[in-house]
Order: sequence, then structure tokens, then C-alpha cells
Amino acid sequence: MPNKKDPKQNILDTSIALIAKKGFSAVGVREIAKKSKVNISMISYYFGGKTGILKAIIETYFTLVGDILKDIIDVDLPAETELKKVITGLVKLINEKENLCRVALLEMPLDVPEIANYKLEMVKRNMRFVGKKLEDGFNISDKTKHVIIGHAFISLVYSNFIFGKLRRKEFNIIFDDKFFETYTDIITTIFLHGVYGINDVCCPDKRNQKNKNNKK
Amino acid sequence: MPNKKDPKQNILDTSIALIAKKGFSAVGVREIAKKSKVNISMISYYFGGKTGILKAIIETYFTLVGDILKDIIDVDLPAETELKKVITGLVKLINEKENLCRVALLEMPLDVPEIANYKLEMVKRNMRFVGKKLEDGFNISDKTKHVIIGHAFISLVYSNFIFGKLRRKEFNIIFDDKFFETYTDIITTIFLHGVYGINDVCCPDKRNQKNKNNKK
Amino acid sequence: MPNKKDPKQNILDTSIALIAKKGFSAVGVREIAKKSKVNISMISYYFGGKTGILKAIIETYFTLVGDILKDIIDVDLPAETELKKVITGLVKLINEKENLCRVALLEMPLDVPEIANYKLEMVKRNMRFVGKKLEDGFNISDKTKHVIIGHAFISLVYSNFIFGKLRRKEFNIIFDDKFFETYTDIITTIFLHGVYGINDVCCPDKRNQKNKNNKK
Amino acid sequence: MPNKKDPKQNILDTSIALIAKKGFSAVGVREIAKKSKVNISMISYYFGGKTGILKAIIETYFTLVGDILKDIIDVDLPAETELKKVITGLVKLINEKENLCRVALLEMPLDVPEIANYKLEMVKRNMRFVGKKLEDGFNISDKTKHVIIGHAFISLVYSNFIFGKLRRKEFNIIFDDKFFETYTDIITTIFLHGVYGINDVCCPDKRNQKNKNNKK
DNA sequence: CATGAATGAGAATTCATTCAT
DNA sequence: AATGAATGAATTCTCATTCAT
Repeated sequence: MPNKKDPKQNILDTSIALIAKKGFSAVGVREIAKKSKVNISMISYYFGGKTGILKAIIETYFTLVGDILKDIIDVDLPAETELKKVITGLVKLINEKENLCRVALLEMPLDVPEIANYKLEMVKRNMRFVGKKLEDGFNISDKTKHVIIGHAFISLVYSNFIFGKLRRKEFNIIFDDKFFETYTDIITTIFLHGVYGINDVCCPDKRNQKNKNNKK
Repeated sequence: MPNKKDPKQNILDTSIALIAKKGFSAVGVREIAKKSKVNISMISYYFGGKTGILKAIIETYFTLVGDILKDIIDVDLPAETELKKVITGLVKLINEKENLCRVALLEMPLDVPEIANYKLEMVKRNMRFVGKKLEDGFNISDKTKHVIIGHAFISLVYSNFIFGKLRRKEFNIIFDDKFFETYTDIITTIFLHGVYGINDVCCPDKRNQKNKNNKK
Repeated sequence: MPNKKDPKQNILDTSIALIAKKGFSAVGVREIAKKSKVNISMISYYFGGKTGILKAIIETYFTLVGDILKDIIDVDLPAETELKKVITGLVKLINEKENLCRVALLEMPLDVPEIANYKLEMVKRNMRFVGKKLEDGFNISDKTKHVIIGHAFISLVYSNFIFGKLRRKEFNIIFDDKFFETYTDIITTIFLHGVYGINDVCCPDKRNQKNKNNKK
Repeated sequence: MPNKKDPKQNILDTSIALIAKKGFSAVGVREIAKKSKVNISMISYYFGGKTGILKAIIETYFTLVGDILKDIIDVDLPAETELKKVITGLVKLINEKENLCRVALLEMPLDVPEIANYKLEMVKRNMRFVGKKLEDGFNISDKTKHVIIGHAFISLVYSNFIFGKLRRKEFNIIFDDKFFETYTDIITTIFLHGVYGINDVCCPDKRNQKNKNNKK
């Protein structure tokens, strides 16, 4: 429990929870300070102001995502396996740090160009990974398609978190490890089958066996 | 241009644009009133307060979606065709009223239970449609899978709008009718192939015809 | 029930009830209009604005008080009898139109000199009556005493209404005709005995019999 | 002059003066802040909002009254002497802090139950004192009479302040120490003689000499 | 390093009144 | 005569930030 140890991390954790719930603008520094049990001035002191918190959150998120990607890319694997690993890694991240992901991805950059640009840079970098996979592994080279499929990919991975939150109480589904396993499987299947479908290629698994002509 | 005609609609249009850009909490009634060129008091007068605007937006959106679904469901069609028609309809709606959709779907309900409940009800109603299709047309009856695939569906359909906005200026892609045609095709393909993949069934088109030359 | 008949009186009645409860400034014209079931503009139309209502209320009250005094003064009676009649009349008025009296007497004139002056004029006129009685009937001619006793008189008469309202629910006293009879008796007794006491004269009733020389 | 020293007391003093003059609802926090030469936010900061000021005023008043009563009750005195001391104490308080008294006593509680209940509790406590005196010293035990005479008592004591304010400029009476001495004497005389009158007992002073048994 | 009082701009809402219909 | 939409000023309260201690 690092809450008592590091006030900066404490503020960050509280902020993530609050912003995920209410949105950045709707959360006040007073509220954050009170819940973090630190003095109001500490927020300006540590983060240079309210927007500094958002920046720190976004940085944390993209660092984590970067780590996931780097670990997978470093090892040379077939495109499919890589994608599956990436999806698994991302879903694990979302599962563990859902609020962080929500804030980092969905909160508007509030006309703060510094944040907007940083976020854009990160998104681009991650997208480049998907783009490369599509080109290398699936013979899709059209840039427009890259964009569409790239966004489809990230949307699929995050779908449960974007649209599921509102409906959690409605279901008696328990969001345990088993659920996330199923979730990862289904999302991976949809994406892989879906992308093969774009290339008019059936059955990814069989493709590998038959070694059909999917030239790069 | 009905801006000069109906001040209520004028306020609504301005609000949608501003909220889509900055988020609900970050937009002030002053700003809305100024851009709408109406008196600040008119917002309370017409909508009973700031949250009334958000409520009106959400109502408008779900009415539009309801109309799309109703038109398609009324005619009895095969599941696949229906899904494709729904996707086409939704993408058209998003294309025409992107900001409205963004606000209605992504804005947090701000702890206003009235809004949250209404939104939830609408989401549930629409989800039921996807659930029925999955059961009738794709032999998927597990409830957990319905939820996951349902959210995957809506995420896919909206993917370009959730994650694409930030990157628009980066690409020289023009978001014209042709783009949205391509977009609709790809999303439909991904979803259909993806869902068939879950059932370990290859090539949806072939499945139906069982013959070859499945040219897209 | 004149509510449906005369909208002006309707507005006035509603206003009296509301202002008595919440105070003049705390009551809005919207509230009055809504409860009176008339259009908001009618208040300006009939009374020339919100303060016009207060003016009308004060005028009504002092007219009623004036009528009471006139009826009693016209007939030539001994001071004591007159005072008792006045107290009886006023208590009856308060009993019947408590809210009207409360508003007319206790509401601050809000820096509207027109109202303040009118009210002052009325108070002076009524006070003159008490002053005359004190001089004629009780041999008290010192002006300072007139003021003090005059205010004591009016305070006594209104005491139940000024301080009693808050505590009504506390008691199981029923404010019926019998109560007001007792109330009138006690107040009259206190005032008469009290004023005689100032002159060091015991027992007003006996005084009349003994016809003592009550010098100041 | 503590105005420059303690901004909280400064706000309170200004508020008392303004509310006494115009009524609680008619006074705005802007006005208070401006006259107190503090920032508007300080009112919420110190008192938690506008109603917090009223609450603080009422608390101050009843604390002061409680102190007066306690000092007198602690010493065991005959009922008459005690009452006279109480009246003297209260008149002194009113003289010194007239506006405070006016606000605490006459301002409507504005439908804020917290304030209303507190005020009621205080009024009840103080009334109990008068009730006890009436029972012990004057053989008046009927509860209805207690209420009537209790209110009469407080009304008498405050009479000059309730009805006198409006007419101050009219008289050339100077409200100096001598006036308040006269005022205290007259009020005490009226009340004592008045209450004896209720018991049909003449001349309280003589009563003591003659040592009559004054049964009701 | 840490505090919390103080700031002034800005938040949403409500006000009494007016005016075209 | 009567309506109700529209106005703009005024309402209370909260905001993120700063600064002296």
C-alpha cells in the first residue's frame, strides 16, 4: 500500500479513480486533495497544476503500453502470434488498471496542445505497430485500410471497457480471470478472422496448414 | 440554416459541437449561450439547466438509432443482411451527426441517475437486437458471449469516431462518401468473419452458397 | 372563494401567505404567479412591480386598523373601556388576518422610502391614539413615556404572533376563539395594571370606585 | 477596532448590521463582502455559505442570553428581583447589540430546518425560565397562561426595538443610558403590575410589606 | 517541504421586468 | 386584456492557484 508512502503516487491514484468516474473537468483539485489526504497546494507543487495530473496519467499509460509492445516485438514471432500476445497484454493491462486506461484514452485533451500532441504521438507509435503487422502478415498495404483496421483493433480490445462499464450491474457476469480469458479469445478471434476476411482468405488456422499464397 | 429560426435547436446544435470537442463538464453555459447568440437564461428556460441539454442530446440520439433499427427490423431479412443494413445505417448516422453520437455515447452521466438510467435503458434495448441476431443467425447463445460480442459490435461500428478524431489532421485521408463506403465494408467484414470464426465456421459467404468464387 | 373571481385579490392573498412565511425578499414573483395561477406579467400589470404588492398589503392593513380605531373613537367612552375595545378589535383582526398583519408590521421597507414613509405615517397615527389615551385617562404626559408605553402596547397586543408562530407545533394549545378570549383578557389586564403601576396606583377597578387623585 | 484583525468577526459584524437593516434575504453576499472588505469567497470559506452567517448570529445571541440567565439564576433570589435583573440584563444586551438581537429574533428561518430547530430550542429554554418564575413567584400554573405571558414578557422587553426603529428619527428622544434606565423601569413595572393584576392582586410593593397570601 | 488562508475569476441559476404578439 | 418568450443583471457558490508563514 504505497498510499501512505508516496504522496505523489497517492494523488495520482486518487485522481485516476475520480477522473475515470466523473471526467477530468468534473473533478476538482479540492476533491482530489481531500481524498488523497494531502494539502491542496501539493497538487500544484507536485504536478504544476491540474492539467499536470492528466499529463502524468497519460504518460504512465503509454509507458506501460510501450513496455508491452517492446517485450513482444523484441522477440521475433509470426504476425498472428504477436497480435494475440499484444491483445492478451493489453487486456491484462486494462484488467489491472482499468481506470488508468479509461482516463488516458477517453479524456479529451482540453485544448491543451501539449497533452494533445503527446497523446497523438503515442497513438501514432502504437498504430505503427498494427500497421506493420497488417502489411507484413496480412498483405494489407492500403493506408486507408491501415487506419480503419488500426482503429478497429484498438476499439475491439477496449470494447468491454468503453461500453461495458455502464452495464456492469445489469449482468450477473463476474469479471474474473476466466471472463478476461474468454474476452481475450473472442476479441482475438474476431480480429484475426475479420482481417483474413478482408483478404478473402478463409480460416486462419487452416491457412497456416495449407500454406496458401499469402505473399507479402 | 435554422439557427436564426429556432433558438432551442440552435442551443442544442452549439452544445453538441462544444461538448463533443471539450467534454460536458468543460463546456460552460456562458460559452454555449454566447456561441448560440442567445441569452444565458434561455438555457435554463428551455432545458431547465445544463444537464437538461445533455439529456436532450441523448434522447435525440437514441430516437434516431431507434428509427434505424425499427425500419430494418420491420422488414424480415436474413441475419447477415440485417446486420449489414444496421451497420450501414449507423455509419451513415455517425457520418451525418458525428458529434451528436460522440456526446450521446461517450459522455459520462455525471452521477445524474436520471440520465444514466435512460442511457442504460437505451443501450440495453439496442443490445437486445444484436443478441437476437447472434442467437438466431449465428447460433451463439451464451450470455457472456452476447455481452462481449455486443460491445465488440458497437465498438467496431464507432471505432473510427472514437479513436480517429485525434488523428484526422495527420492523414491525408478524406472522409468522403467513398471512405465511409470502404469503412462500412471493412467493419461489416470484420464483424461477420469474426463472429463466424467464433463458431469455427469459415467463410460466411461460402457457407451460404457452398460454392466458390466469393469475390467481395 | 374569490380566487377565481378577482385575479388581483388572488395575487394579493397568495403574496400575503408567501411573504408571511418566507419574507418579502425571499419570495419571487414567479412563485406568486404560479401559485396564483396567473401570468407573471400580471404582477407588474396590476401592482406596477413586486414592491407594489408590499405597498398594497400595508395599505390594506392600515385601512383595517384605521376602521377599528374609528369605530371605537367615534363613540365617546372612558379610556379603559376604549383601550379594551381596541385590544379586542386588534386581536380579532390578527386572529382573522394573521399573515396580513405579520407582513404589514414586520417586513422591512427595503429602502423604498415610499413604503417606509407610508408605514411610518400609519404607525404615528395609531400611536397618537394611545398617546391621547395615556394623557387623558392615565395622566401620563411625558413624551418619552408615551413612546415607550405605546410600543409596549402594540408589542403586547402582537406578542403571540411575533413570538408564538415558531412554537405553535410545540404546544397542544388550540388557537380557537376561547384562546383568543383568554389572550385578550390577559393582555388587557397586563397593560392596564401595568400602566396603573407606572402611576403607583393600585387596582384599576378599585381606582374607579375610590376615585383617587392619581398624580404623576 | 477588530475589523482589520479578524476577518471572520468582521464579516459577522457587517452582516448583522446589513441584515438588521434590510432582512436576510435582501442582503447579498456580494454586499457583505464588499462592506467587510474581504473577498466574496471568504464567506463560504468561513461560514460554509450565506445561511451559515445567520446560524452564527443566532448562536451568538443565544449564547449571550444564556450567559445572562445563568448568572442570575445561579444566585438564589426572589422571583421579582430575578425578573427585574433579567429584564435589566436583556435591555442592556439589546442596547449594546441591538442589531444582533433584531436579527436573531426576527429573521425568519427561511425554511432551513437546522436553523429553525436550533432557534426553537433556544426559545424554549429561555421560556422555561419565565414559566418557572410564574409558577414559583406568582402562582400561575396554567400552561396556556405561561405561553401567553411568556411571549408578552419577551415582547415587552423587546418592544422598543421591534417597533421603535422605524420612528427613531421622528422623535428627539436620545437613546442614552438614561433612556434605557427609564425603559427598564417602565417595562419591569408594566410586567410585574400586569402579572399581579392577573392574580387580582394589587400593588406588588405593598404586597411584600403586607405579606399577603396571594392565591390565584 | 508543507500548510491553509486568501484571491479573483468563473460556475450555474434565478431574478423582476419588458415587449411583441 | 392577456400571454409567455426573451432579457440582462444579480444571485450564491466553487474553481484552480498563490503566497506568507
